[in-house]
Amino acid sequence: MPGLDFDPLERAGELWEERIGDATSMRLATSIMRVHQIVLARLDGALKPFGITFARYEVLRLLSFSSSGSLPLSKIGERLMVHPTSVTNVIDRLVADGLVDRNIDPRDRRRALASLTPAGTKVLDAATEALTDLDFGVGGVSAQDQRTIHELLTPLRRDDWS
Amino acid sequence: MPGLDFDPLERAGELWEERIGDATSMRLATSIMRVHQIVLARLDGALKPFGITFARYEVLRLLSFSSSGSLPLSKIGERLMVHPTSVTNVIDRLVADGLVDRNIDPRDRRRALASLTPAGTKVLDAATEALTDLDFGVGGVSAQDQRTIHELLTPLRRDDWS
DNA sequence: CAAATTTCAGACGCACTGAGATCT
DNA sequence: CAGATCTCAGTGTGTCTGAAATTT
Repeated sequence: MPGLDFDPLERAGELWEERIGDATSMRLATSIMRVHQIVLARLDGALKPFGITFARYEVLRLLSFSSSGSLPLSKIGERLMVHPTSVTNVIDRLVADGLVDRNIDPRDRRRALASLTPAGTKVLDAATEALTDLDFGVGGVSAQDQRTIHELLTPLRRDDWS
Repeated sequence: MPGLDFDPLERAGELWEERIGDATSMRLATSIMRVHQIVLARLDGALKPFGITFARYEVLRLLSFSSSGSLPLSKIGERLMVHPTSVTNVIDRLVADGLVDRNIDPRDRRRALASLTPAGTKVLDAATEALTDLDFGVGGVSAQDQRTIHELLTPLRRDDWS
């Protein structure tokens, strides 16, 4: 599967330093791009048998975590950092697949409330087991290093909350 | 811009640990997804004035680094880990914008060779300056931590080369 | 002939813009 | 009325599958 006999990112970093200058930030940015692609492919691959993507899995999980069992779409977008039209799109598909119900909030009829169906709960539980079995695609790194990377990455998400 | 007054990923991690179990790998995977989204938006935003995306920038940069000045499309896909049809797609757009030339390799007429045009070189140089000025979108992290994250992430890319 | 390289047609997921509908 | 919430139509980008054309 490799095709290459060297780390292409390392090679790019060396050439960058020869011709342009410090390659530290370029290396990290490119690293993030590639790792994202690899991990997402693993997650989506593991979820394929359940007919969902990782983006949809995150919505199901968020709904299962909500205390009332349902959430307005705007809340979902806020929490998952997803564009309003994308939320509508994802919920549309989950409703079409029978995993989620969509109802108008009787207390504020501008709002649409999404909630898990029994089928959605079943898919969520099975998908969660598949993802944990896969170590969420990051098992190639030790648990300690997983924590370290997560902590060091946190400043890059700093604009997400107050 | 925040909208939230807490780190949504931290909240998800706490709920996960309450209801499911160890959240280490889930935290890292989700972290990678969100950081990728943020960094890519910054890079694409900085490149927008030049009419290119980060994916196209990577192709221009790779061509500028090649010793002969041109590369067969298959080589580009190999190095950047991009699907053959995606390479054709990206090169199509770069050719349409006058940044890249596409020619048949006279020594193996199955191959298509891509090379930078003078306009492509100009855009590449200006784009490189914009990206370095932006610290490739990862300036929120110290240079030392940037190196640490990159090194710790490397095992996840291990299948990319021999 | 088998294998490599590229292209093409079509589908999909997701992000975004801009506009509009509905309700508070 | 202004503002909030959601939907709809359309665009852009990149990914992928499956098939075909060309050349070695």
